[in-house]
Amino acid sequence: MRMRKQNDRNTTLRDVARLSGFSSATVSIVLNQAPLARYIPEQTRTHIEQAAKKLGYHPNLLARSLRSKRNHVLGVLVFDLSDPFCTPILKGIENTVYQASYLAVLADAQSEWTRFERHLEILLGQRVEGLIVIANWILADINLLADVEKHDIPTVIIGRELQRASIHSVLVDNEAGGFLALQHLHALGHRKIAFIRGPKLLPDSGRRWKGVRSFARSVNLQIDARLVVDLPDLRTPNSGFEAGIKAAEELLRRRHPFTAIMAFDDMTAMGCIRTLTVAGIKVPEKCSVIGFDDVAPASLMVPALTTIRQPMEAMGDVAAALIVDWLRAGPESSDSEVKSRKMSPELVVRESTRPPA
Amino acid sequence: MRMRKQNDRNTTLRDVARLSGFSSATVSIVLNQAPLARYIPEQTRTHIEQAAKKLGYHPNLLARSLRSKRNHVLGVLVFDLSDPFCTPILKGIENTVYQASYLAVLADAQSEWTRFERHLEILLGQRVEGLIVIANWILADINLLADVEKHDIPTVIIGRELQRASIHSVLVDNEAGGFLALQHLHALGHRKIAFIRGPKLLPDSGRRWKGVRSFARSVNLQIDARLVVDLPDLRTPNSGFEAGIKAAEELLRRRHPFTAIMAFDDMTAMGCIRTLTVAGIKVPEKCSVIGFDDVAPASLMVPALTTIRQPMEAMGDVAAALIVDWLRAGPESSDSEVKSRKMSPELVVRESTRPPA
DNA sequence: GGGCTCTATTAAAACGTTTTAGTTAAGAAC
DNA sequence: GTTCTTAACTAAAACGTTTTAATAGAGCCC
Repeated sequence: MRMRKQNDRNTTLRDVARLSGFSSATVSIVLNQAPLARYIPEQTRTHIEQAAKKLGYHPNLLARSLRSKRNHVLGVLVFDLSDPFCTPILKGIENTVYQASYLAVLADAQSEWTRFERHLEILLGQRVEGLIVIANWILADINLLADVEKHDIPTVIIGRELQRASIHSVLVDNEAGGFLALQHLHALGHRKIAFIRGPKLLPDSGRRWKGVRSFARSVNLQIDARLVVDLPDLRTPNSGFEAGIKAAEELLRRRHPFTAIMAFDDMTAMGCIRTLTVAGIKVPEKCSVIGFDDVAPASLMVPALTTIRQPMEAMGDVAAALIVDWLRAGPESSDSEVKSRKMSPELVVRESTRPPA
Repeated sequence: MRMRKQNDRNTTLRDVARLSGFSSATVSIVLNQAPLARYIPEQTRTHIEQAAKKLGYHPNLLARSLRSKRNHVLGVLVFDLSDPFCTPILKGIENTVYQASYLAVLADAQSEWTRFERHLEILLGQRVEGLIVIANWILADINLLADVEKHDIPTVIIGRELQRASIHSVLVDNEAGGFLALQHLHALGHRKIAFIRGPKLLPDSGRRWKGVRSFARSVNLQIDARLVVDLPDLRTPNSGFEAGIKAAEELLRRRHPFTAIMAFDDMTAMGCIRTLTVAGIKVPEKCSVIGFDDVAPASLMVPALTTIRQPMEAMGDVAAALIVDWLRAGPESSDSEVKSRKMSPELVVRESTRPPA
């Protein structure tokens, strides 16, 4: 590997000024197409631009932000990147943010609180202009809020709803999702349906269950308590598969017949499918399975998973757009009330559900 | 949403100085535990620290880096984040970098060259101290090199080997991987083996194939050209599944019997499994399938995929460690030759392979 | 010839740190 | 009584920009 060059200094605005014979001010104005540039004659402009090009000038963004207090950088803090749930969201964010000519910098906390806090601190220290938090896990909001509110920086959180905070949120309508899922199974003709509910600590769990009960009530369907199991509370974002295996085993152990399983999410559903298949129960011939989320692997399975889709990419889009608009509107915009945006889930029928035999 | 406060100004070092009654210099020295701090008496120190705490002082990292030319930030540029191949690598990077108390900021190019370049430019403009590029796709290296070399910043690339550049690289030993894969199938007793090779433009394809032929030669196994298909060149990182479906269909269409498929990677392998299953050919009973990579979904399938594992997390670790050490050693270290680190792949036997019937 | 308004350009301050090169006082060494 | 060392602190320069306020000439109007 070569050494850093002797001449390590990056070329600066001043260098361009020197070469072109104009002052740094003029150069800055020209290169940024600042309002004042309208008075600068064509000739000067090209002259300066050529000088810049010749020197290979790239502005030092640190200095720029320090002075102008704008850096066009948004921080994205994800609680665990290895969760397949994040990826499409990030894609949505990246797209929108890119269009708006911002840069989204990601930091991954890997499910650790201390990392989360340190990353947050650094992002704030870098003076990002806005913050998007992807809360794909149980989130004790206290610390987050303290820090963020102090800095008073536009923030939106995806996947959770925060009370008592000046923070927007974007999340799926879990209740509607639960409703849709059961509706689908019911419409196929299933009546003996098993449920794997999410961890109690996760707000989503309750919401989805509420939707389920709401549909059940609407069609006068009895939910058999012996066909309901809960996922354990402690679980890292990727333990869902194992948990699904365990939960399905538990269901089989109870020896109460069922023709369909509604799983808390796709990972759980995949775990179920494994357990069922290993036990010789064919999916979907002998038992239907429906998931929730529509993460990438869901469509790769055989059978491909029927699921309730969260519009993840759109959620990323919306979150990013919220921030960008907010930033564009500037500090004087008073209309931005704390909002929580609920996105509609969507039933995606694939191969893992079918009318009961 | 609340307005930005009137009092928007963040508290600065100067504020702390004012409150504590010392100069900014002293405050800076104390708060950073700079060498000179050894002369500062305990009393002063605590006094200053209390003042800082009371004001809720958080240093402006922009100003800090601008002055000191160190920001403890590494840029990570990924060509497409939605490729499941990236996630474990990022995890490895994040871990190592975190230990070294750096921050890894990610930027996702979403398979677009223009984005890649813009992100690169911004990261360099932010004066990141080092750069890690995850090249999970076909990479025309020219532009990248031009920019990076000019800035002369420690860089390592994961997944590709670059010639003629002062850039380290970390990648799996593809040849060994190809060797291992065929060895496994052969050891199980398979002789009529189909191959789905990678896109021609991808260097990995050739390497893996070389390993395959090398093993075949060593045991005197004939490779039947009628059982070899190539994936098309144009493919985005996630088209592998579709391509696998098509490739397997092509193999079936040729009506040459085979008892096993060696797929270019896991995505392709999953596509094959789908095609075979749909065609009524049970995996692994009637046909074995082996993949390459060991991405997350591989272990979720039924049957779980036997594959050649790339040690992705370790690759991330190694790449990050390379940069960190390099940075630690400083500009004076002359020993850092351009290195390309080859990691050993590993056979992971799961359920999709079995001796032929 | 005074007062406008444009045009073209710039000097200098500011952003919030870190770091260099001191300063001062006190004691020790010679 | 001079010089050295060490402790405790600081003034001011620097980092590379953007921005504010100013300058100065030119043309025009009365």
